[in-house]
Amino acid sequence: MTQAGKYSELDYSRPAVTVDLVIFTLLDNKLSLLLIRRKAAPFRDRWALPGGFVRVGDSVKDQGEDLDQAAIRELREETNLQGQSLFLEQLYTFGKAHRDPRMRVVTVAYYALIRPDLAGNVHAGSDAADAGWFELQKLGHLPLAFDHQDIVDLALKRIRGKIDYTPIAFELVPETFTITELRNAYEIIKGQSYDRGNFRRRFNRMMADGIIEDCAGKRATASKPAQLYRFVRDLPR
Amino acid sequence: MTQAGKYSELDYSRPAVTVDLVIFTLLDNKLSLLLIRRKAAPFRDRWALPGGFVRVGDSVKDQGEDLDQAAIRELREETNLQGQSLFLEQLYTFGKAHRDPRMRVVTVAYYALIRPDLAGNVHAGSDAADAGWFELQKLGHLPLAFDHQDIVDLALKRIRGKIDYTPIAFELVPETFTITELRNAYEIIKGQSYDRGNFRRRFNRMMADGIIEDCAGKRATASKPAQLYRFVRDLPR
DNA sequence: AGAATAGTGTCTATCAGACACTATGCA
DNA sequence: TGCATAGTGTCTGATAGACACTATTCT
Repeated sequence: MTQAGKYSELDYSRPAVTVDLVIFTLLDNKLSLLLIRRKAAPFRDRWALPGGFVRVGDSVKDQGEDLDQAAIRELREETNLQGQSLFLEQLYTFGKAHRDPRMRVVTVAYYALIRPDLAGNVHAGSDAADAGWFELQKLGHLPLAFDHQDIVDLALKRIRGKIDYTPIAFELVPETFTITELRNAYEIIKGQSYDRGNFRRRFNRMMADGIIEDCAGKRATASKPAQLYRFVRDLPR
Repeated sequence: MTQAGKYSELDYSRPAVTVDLVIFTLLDNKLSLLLIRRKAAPFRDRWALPGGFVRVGDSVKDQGEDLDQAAIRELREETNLQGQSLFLEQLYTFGKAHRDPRMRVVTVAYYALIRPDLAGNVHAGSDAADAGWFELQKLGHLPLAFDHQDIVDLALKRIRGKIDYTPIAFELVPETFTITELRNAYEIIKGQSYDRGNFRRRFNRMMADGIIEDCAGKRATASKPAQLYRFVRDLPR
């Protein structure tokens, strides 16, 4: 049987489709993610990834919302961030049978990166008993609902890989940042330390490429103030 | 509304969920992919990616097959390869509203790589009017059904990226291969040429790492025969 | 012998890792 | 003045690109 075949809408039972979000931020120089506490069975009172059903229209004319729309809707709801442009990408689709004991649920997982200066707006959603940021390091002792630990593991693997060849680190520092702040973001995500001098060289190459530009002002520190820079989002082609 | 919320199975209408496959092989030194011709509307007689519905059980005890199972089932059906171990990975999930005019369909796309010596077993599936390999280069003039061109584009982008840091090229050469054959695979996928000498160095490093091992026998060519090698699948850790 | 392909060696530019050194502002 | 952090310079090893050269087999 292939998709090319004839089928009616009733020939096959359908799975429920949800989106789940792995929302990262840097809190107190720790990689953290947003979890909500479940109010209902199964896994009642367990911590889980925020997410929800994809809205599917019930007619040919209205087929509902796109997957990406569903994800960003959930993201804005959970983080209480409405206007800002947010970093959100599809991660992977988890669809093993029995991953939800009640019924067949296929979930399209997304991951998001929230700048630390915006992470303060989290509120418990209407269906969540509670919500909050959790350090990834301390998650080991906290059993998550469903297969959400697998989703978190994959998301971490993804951003660790992607940070080497895409500019996602800029999504985890303020609008204007110092070299040290950016290096901290790299170190936290990768879980390793980078030589200050060598990182500076890398930074300078990015400036030469136009990815980063100088910025008026300095960041006050305990000693010598540091130059501020800005990420150039719209690179001229 | 979040997943943590209370919901009954009937509260929400559900999308149909399918898997679609981008099946690559090397044919006559050209990157090719498997397409089937649709027998039914919509897009009747158009070429499309092979795929099909995910089997979803209708009870709590039987929730049906895993997504990956559905994908490999389709792959084996379409390629007529039953025993062999095949390379298959999830690509991306396409779920825009109205991507199928009849109803809401979310498709989980996978991509597969078939060794050229196994590519001959393709047969037209029961629901397909026809099936065959198409050179990717010549696809430009062939309009595909649904959003399948987007899926193909993304799959190509994925393997082009992945070939640089994973050993997927070995999935597109015979069990034993020469350096030149492997280099050809790289060149075809990346769409660029590699210096013979430099590629050999890279090859030698892979041998030093134990990824590739020497193999008895030579491949006859128009002139000097070439050494054969084998990909070491199970690297000792 | 000549063609064709396999196989080797070398020079250079780039970049990362390691590490030492200088400069500047704050307490 | 001393400390902490910003900022700079240098050496080395690994790797990629360009390219020249040698070796072997077939016709």
